[in-house]
Amino acid sequence: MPKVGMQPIRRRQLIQATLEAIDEAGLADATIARIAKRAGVSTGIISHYFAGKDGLLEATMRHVLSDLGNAVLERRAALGDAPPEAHLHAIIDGNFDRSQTSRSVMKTWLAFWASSMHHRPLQRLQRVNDRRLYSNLSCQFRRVLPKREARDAARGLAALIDGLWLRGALAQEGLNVDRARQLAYDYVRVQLETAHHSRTRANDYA
Amino acid sequence: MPKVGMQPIRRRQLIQATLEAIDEAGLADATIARIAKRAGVSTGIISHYFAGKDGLLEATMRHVLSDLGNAVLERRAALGDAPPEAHLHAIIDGNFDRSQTSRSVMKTWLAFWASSMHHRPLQRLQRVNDRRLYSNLSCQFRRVLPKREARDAARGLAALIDGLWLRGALAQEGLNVDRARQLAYDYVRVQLETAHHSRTRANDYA
DNA sequence: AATTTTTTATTGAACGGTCAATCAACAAAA
DNA sequence: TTTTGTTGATTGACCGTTCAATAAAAAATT
Repeated sequence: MPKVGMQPIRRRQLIQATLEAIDEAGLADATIARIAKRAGVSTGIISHYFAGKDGLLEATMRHVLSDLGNAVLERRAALGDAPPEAHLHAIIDGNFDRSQTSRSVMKTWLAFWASSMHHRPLQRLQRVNDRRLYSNLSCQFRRVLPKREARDAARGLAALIDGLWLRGALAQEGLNVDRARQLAYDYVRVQLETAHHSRTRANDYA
Repeated sequence: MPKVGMQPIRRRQLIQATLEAIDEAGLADATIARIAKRAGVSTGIISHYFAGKDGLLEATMRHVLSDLGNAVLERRAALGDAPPEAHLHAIIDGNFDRSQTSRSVMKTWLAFWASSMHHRPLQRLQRVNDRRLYSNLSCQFRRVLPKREARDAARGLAALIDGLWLRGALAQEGLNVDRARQLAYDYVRVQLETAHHSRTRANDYA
């Protein structure tokens, strides 16, 4: 069985097994024995490819984070300089992409959030992600709103997205993706309408 | 030192020490040794008053949850049959009460959220709380909005509150309570304005 | 082509450490 | 004397890591 070039294969297997183990038993009981068993390998392999359990957990978070980044980027790539609304919808859709709304990934995110409070490497990853979402949203709102309003709109939408996501993860019935996206769209629409009213009113005064 | 009637005193001490321990080291490293040390008692006391660590954690969550319930109830008690907007503001204010926005409590909430995914007793508590928030919001919106719109407004506001809260817990700079409340107020205003527009438009058609 | 050697992949038992729970013993108040 | 409160060493279970041993493929050598 042993061949050359196993590293990328085993890494993928183990990350996938980690997601499944966290889904099954939670981060606290996602022992390396459980993860290794799920991946069909021995416990030693984990230290061999990830230099310990922490390395595997960090790699798992990086993987999920990378999927999220790609989900957003793919949707925005085709848009070019489309209106802000289109970009905002793309960001929303990316955040509710299939890769981010499976049971195992949502549970893993939640576990990592809690864990990142006391684990520096995870904290760094999580904050980069948070800022990226806020920054992307803020940028788009800025194209039609004054600085202050754009920042508040971005803060609100970021919180709404994370909140919908959180409640979806916790809810018995899971996350209703279509409904969540619609609520986020509505928030965007209202914020942009506000911008339009301001401009209309400004014109009235002119 | 040993006297009679120590139970309520020790229970309060230990719950407080648990919050501090979770703030300090996270739920994973909030060992009974650490908690006991913080409370200035021996480890045996925990099993004596809470029948084990799980009992203490559940009691801690109940305590935080009870504080939240009281924070909301106190604010709403004085309102009577005030307009929906006042009640909605009271619910928002209660959720951002001082008892819920300290570092230790926010960290504890986050840890319990993650933990409740795999721990039935905590799951039950968390779901009761989630439903109560949604139900309270839905009820108030229903006074001025049709069923469907009221439910969506409640879902959106609940998510926004939890999201603001979550991002506040994760952010380096902590939660800006005033700003969070303002964003939630804005959401309420928009939802209620929508209702007003509908009625206005309906009158126009009449 | 047949062989030895080296490299890469993998195993799983053994080890050191940590944790929650237990309980015999003790102390002070009732 | 009985009850209530408290201690902390002990125990048993479990976890992550390590590492000597093994096996197969690749490379080097004959």
